Amino acid sequence: MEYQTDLIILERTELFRGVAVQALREIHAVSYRKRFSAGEIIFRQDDAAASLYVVSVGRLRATQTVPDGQQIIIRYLGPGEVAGYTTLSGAATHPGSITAVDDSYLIGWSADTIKQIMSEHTAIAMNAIVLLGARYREMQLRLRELSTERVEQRIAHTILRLTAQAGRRTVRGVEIAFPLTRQDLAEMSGTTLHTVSRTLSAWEEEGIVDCGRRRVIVAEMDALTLIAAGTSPRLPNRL
Amino acid sequence: MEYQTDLIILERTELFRGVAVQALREIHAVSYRKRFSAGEIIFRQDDAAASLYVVSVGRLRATQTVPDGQQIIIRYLGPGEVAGYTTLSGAATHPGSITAVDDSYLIGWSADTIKQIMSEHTAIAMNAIVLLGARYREMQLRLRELSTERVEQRIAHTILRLTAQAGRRTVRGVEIAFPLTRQDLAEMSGTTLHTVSRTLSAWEEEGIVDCGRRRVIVAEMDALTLIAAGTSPRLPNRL
DNA sequence: CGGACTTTTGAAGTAATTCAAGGGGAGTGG
DNA sequence: CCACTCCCCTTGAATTACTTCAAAAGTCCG
Repeated sequence: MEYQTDLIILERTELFRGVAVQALREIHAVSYRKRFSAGEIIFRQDDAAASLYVVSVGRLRATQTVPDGQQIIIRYLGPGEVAGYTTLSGAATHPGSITAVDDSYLIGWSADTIKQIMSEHTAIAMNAIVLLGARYREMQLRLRELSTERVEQRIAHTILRLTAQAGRRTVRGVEIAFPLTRQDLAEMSGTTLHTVSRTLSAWEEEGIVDCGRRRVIVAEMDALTLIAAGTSPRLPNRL
Repeated sequence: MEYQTDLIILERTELFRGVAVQALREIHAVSYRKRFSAGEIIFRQDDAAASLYVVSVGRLRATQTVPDGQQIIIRYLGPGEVAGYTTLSGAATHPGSITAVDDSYLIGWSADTIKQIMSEHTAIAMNAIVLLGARYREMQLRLRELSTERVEQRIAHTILRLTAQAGRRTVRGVEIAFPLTRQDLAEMSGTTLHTVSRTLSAWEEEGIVDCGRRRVIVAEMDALTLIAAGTSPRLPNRL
């Protein structure tokens, strides 16, 4: 029944949502499947944009690297999300790299195929517009956060976003469902791993979070939301 | 001949590029024209996204404001660019405000009309995808700059981007073709007007720029490019 | 020529980085 | 099962790039 489940998965992705089953069958027929183990690279920054994937199972990380070795995390991608939007929007090369952070199972199309599909199915083009609009807005938000907020707030926002995107209820609180180092959080919040570590330690002290090696559990969502909003009473130099 | 020129203008916009003349005529027929004087507000943050404009003449500024009054500039929009992409991509409200910084002449459509147009003309939907992709990439770039670069570099990048977008050759160098305060540059670079002022003064000292009230002229593009790249020898505490 | 914006510049303050060093945890291989 | 090693994380202390505070000087416009 792999065929059936693939169709169901496609129907639930942000790109193929609402597309007629008949069309999905055609689209599925010209797709290919690919597995990546945790740590494997899907696209490398500046490579030609020759294909597009949707995540079926797993988790990917989109990053950008600067010549001097610094890196920022653009976003994480979970099931149903599109990896390689550049292939849709025409730019010749990938603006960043995409790596698997968990073992992942992707469904892919070549650049030509996906363009062909889009021009034949208006609904898919519309979905692409919605999807790109949402990402653009997400970036505007992050840019604003980075410009106007202090680190503690930014880290709080980053973690809240991650719980919204990949949160898993547990007895101790909401856990971010994939491995995540302090360095990763730093690269998402625009700070250093040291500052992230100090901040998490302070929060742990207050019982707001409960973290371990490559793991973050938010115990007190409300408290974290307050910190993110900047309304939390800031202890002078709490770090 | 206003009708003819409007068609030519539409044909040159990022959204209607490459669309058949017949279709452009229809699109033009359902559009409306609107003038805004410098300082007037086109969209207000959180207003319902009920229309979309393309800039025919003039210059707009897209901003986001935070409750405490701080503001950041998302981008400037010049002739041919789309204001109100949100209306395309389905979100209910505008994520930021758009203001005219010069007297401007816009061509507009209602949300329903533009969606109708898009679904009838695949080429336009494709243009929208290209346009949103480009903006998304621009935002990724700025996010990276803001995370990894120091202020001087960021200000340099901001000014370079502005000259690329709205630069005008003059005898003294490349001038940014619209009024721009130190505060504006600060809101684009993620810093304060004080730091921008100090930085510009230092550059003026070195003959790299030539600025005045609400005006910036880049005399030495190469020098500025070097600073932006971070390869320029940083005088310790040049500010 | 008054008044509202801009811009400049000095001095003080500070949030966060950088530097430095050590302490776990988890897997591996003997 | 223990030792070894590679990461990852933590925490103190020093430093600094930038902001904040403060005040004054231009500059444009009616």
